[in-house]
Amino acid sequence: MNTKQRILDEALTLFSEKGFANVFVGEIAERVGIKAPSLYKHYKGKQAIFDAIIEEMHHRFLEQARLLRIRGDNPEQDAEVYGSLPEDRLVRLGLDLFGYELHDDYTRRCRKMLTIEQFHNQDLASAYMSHYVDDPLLYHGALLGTAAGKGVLRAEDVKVMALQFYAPFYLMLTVCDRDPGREAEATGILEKHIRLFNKLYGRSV
Amino acid sequence: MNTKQRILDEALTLFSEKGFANVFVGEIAERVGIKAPSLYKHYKGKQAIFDAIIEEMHHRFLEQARLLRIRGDNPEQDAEVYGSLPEDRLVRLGLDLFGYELHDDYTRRCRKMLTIEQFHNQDLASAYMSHYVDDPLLYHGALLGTAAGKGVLRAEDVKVMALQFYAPFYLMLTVCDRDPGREAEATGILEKHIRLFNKLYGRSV
DNA sequence: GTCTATAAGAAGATAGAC
DNA sequence: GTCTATCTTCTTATAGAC
Repeated sequence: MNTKQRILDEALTLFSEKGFANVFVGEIAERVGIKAPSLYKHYKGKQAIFDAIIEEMHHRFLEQARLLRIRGDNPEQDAEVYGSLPEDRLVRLGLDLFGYELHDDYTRRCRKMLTIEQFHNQDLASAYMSHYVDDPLLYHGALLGTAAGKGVLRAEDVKVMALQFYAPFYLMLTVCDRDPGREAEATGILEKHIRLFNKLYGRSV
Repeated sequence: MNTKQRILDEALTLFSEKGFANVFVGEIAERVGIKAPSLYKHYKGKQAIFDAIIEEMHHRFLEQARLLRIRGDNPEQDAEVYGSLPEDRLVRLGLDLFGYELHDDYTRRCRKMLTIEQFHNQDLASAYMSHYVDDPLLYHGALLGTAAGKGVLRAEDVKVMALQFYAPFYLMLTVCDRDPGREAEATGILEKHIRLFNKLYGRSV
């Protein structure tokens, strides 16, 4: 990894732990293994580093949204894909996504940084909301809606179901971000949540 | 309100909007209507102001926890109170608590400040977790457990039910903190959530 | 591209008059 | 208790040699 990229990497780590205002340029430089003035050959200043991080994050989030097939080029085709998923995979999907969000280093650091900085900048607040609330609700809404079968549920109910399915993941994610020692507890209760949810909303609706 | 208290009040507002590091002593003083040096007659420094805010918050949170009858002196008596609640009140309880959390000025500012500062200080992270995750889960667990009747559900299920009931409130609270314009949407979907939850878990279990 | 030296400025805190 | 003036420290950023 080149110096320019390493600066972004170390800065993201520091920003996610202490927040933008509490990180000093010299601190970033030290972790990269250079002196502060050298850093200015790569970026115009501290703000420019932050902006570069946010830009990269936007790209990655967009990429991820595409992988989830939300906001893809062809929503109708996406719906067919959801419908073809075996029901069992739906059960595991939640825990897999949870594990990814929790363990992927880049994702985890971005989420913590957004949590700290979201009130400074409307753009960051929107990014947080899209990625951790609205996109997942759309995604699970599409999955649940298609899995339950057309016409079985009203459109409104799909939104409520998506909220009921996803919100526990969101809550336990915030728990584990603050106290990683509670991950086992989190996955345990989320497993029960998924099973109970499936029992209540099973095909017998 | 005396000057000493007004300092805390204005400081809390600023800390909740910008975070501790981005608020300057002169800024707090200006809002109070004095000059920065005068402020040092009331508090030793910026950190002392923050500490005083946190101390007051802890007191209020403890008070609130008592009102919720969680961690009261007599858990057995509390359980009886829960059991005597008409089922209809359970339905409204959620929306009332949601409205309180959202509209009470002190609560809202504390929550936003904790959100920003939680990763700097383990004590703040714990306060956030207790007040916005663990206490509500205990509270709703006790309510739901008692309402469902002794022996009808296993103890584990009560924890999952509490999570499924409360998590949507938590998620929509974070939404409204970032974008107050979405409050109508939030209360709308939470109403549906409560009705659907009651239908699924109704006494016919 | 990296360094040392240093400028420039911001912000917390104090001194001492009133 | 409040003010003006000032000190001190910390941090960003630049200059210029290598």
